[in-house]
Amino acid sequence: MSPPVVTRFAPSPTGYLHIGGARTALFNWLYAKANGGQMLLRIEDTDRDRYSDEAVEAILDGLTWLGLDWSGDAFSQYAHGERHREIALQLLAEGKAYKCYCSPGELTAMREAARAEGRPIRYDGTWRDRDEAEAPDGIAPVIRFKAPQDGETVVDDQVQGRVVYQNKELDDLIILRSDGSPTYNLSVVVDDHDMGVTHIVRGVDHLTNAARQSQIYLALGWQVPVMVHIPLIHGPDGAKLSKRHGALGVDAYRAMGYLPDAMRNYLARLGWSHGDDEVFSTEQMIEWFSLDAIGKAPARFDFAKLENLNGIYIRNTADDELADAIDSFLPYSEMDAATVAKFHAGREQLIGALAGLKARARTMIELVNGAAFLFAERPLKLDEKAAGILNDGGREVLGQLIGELDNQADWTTEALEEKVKAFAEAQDIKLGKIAQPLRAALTGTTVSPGIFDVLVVLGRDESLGRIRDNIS
RNA sequence: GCCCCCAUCGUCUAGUGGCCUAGGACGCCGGCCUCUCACGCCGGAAACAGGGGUUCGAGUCCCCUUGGGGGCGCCA
Repeated sequence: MSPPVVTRFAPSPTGYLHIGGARTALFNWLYAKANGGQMLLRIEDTDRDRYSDEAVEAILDGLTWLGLDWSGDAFSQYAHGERHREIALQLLAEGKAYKCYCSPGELTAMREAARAEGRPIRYDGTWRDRDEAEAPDGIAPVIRFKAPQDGETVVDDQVQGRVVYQNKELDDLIILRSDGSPTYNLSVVVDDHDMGVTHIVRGVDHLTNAARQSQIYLALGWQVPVMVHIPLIHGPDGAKLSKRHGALGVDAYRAMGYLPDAMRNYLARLGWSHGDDEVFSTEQMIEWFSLDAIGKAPARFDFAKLENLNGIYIRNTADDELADAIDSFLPYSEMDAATVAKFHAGREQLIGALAGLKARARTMIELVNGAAFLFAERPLKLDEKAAGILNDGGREVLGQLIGELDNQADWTTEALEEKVKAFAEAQDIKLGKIAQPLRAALTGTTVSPGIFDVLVVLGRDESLGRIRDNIS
């Protein structure tokens, strides 16, 4: 029996949770859930210069919104710096690491020279075997890992397959800075080991790190976790999506009106598939998720498809549940406070209109905008097209119709439809010639749910009032 | 420059040597439905990057070319 699966999502707190990170988190979460294991959360905050509390908040908020929960408290890598330092010193004591007295300037010069001469850009190992007695005065050394120079390092990856690196391609990386603080590659190894992580699921941009980290695991005599390097998400231009290159934070997607469930579904389908299945619940996702169904090629983010999926989710959500979703969305929308209050106060009316509104919205923004006519104050502001219809004979039609509606006691869609159609027939005009002016007066626009549904959901008095407002 | 990875419709993908006349989804185009716009339904155009092998048989295996991506920090 294999040990329980432990995965981890390890973002660096340098900004919001971007879409690539969100998918990495999703895959970690899915794999843990699918195998009865748990996902841990670790904040990679060893670089204090780039750390910010707000970023940590944004990341936790983003994960929570997406419905991706983690076990225990968020683990701070920085808080375990002392442990990392001890390991670095242990490696030094064992002769598996050494002090390097090159200054940052020298290293930069080394890189630039290598680049200029077309040589591989690596640390040349100057201090690897040099006597410490030759150390210059006043320079605090860094500690470098003494990486093997011959042979090869194999990353046996669950997605990428067997990837072989010649050890001569990998230089001696710094594990402890001159100020005594540990660097990423060392900290990751120590933490993953200490946290009992069994599977490392992260983006392929870490593939080379996987090789270097494997060498450290080996030097420490620790077992290397199962490696799973998933392809990256690219922007429309085919380049890696990153914070400084087109990637938006998940909070932006929330503000654009995407539902977390739709988001999860869409993200899961980016790089992973289960036959021809496109729309599936989170439960199914967990049941079906497997590493071998993850592709190796990078995927481009496609808003059109996300939008379509989101529309499907909106339509499939029960009305009262959707009203709840609107409530949670409103604070992130651009609706003013007064309108938001009306949405809350008019919840029942909103639910009554949702059936007709749902089919017409692909995002929560569209949904909310579509519902706005419900809470508009008389006299309604008319958009250009609506005004055009009313001015172009619409008012006259309404003027004739109002008498009929005034006498209408049975205010149901069926009865109203019967009434209006009979009126159209009697007047020998097409239903559309009545429906559009009605829609214009009732909603202030030319687009809305079925006009009889609108009459009903608005109610008799409000409907009659809005119509009267637009009779010349 | 060096190392690594990738390559099926515009996009996401199915495909694991014969079931492929290459399937689905989004998008696009046309039609139906119709009080508007949607939804829904029906139909259509649209891809195995190129070249060599291997094999009775290659989208599927191998090699090369081309194209794309990632990495090469006292960042993570």
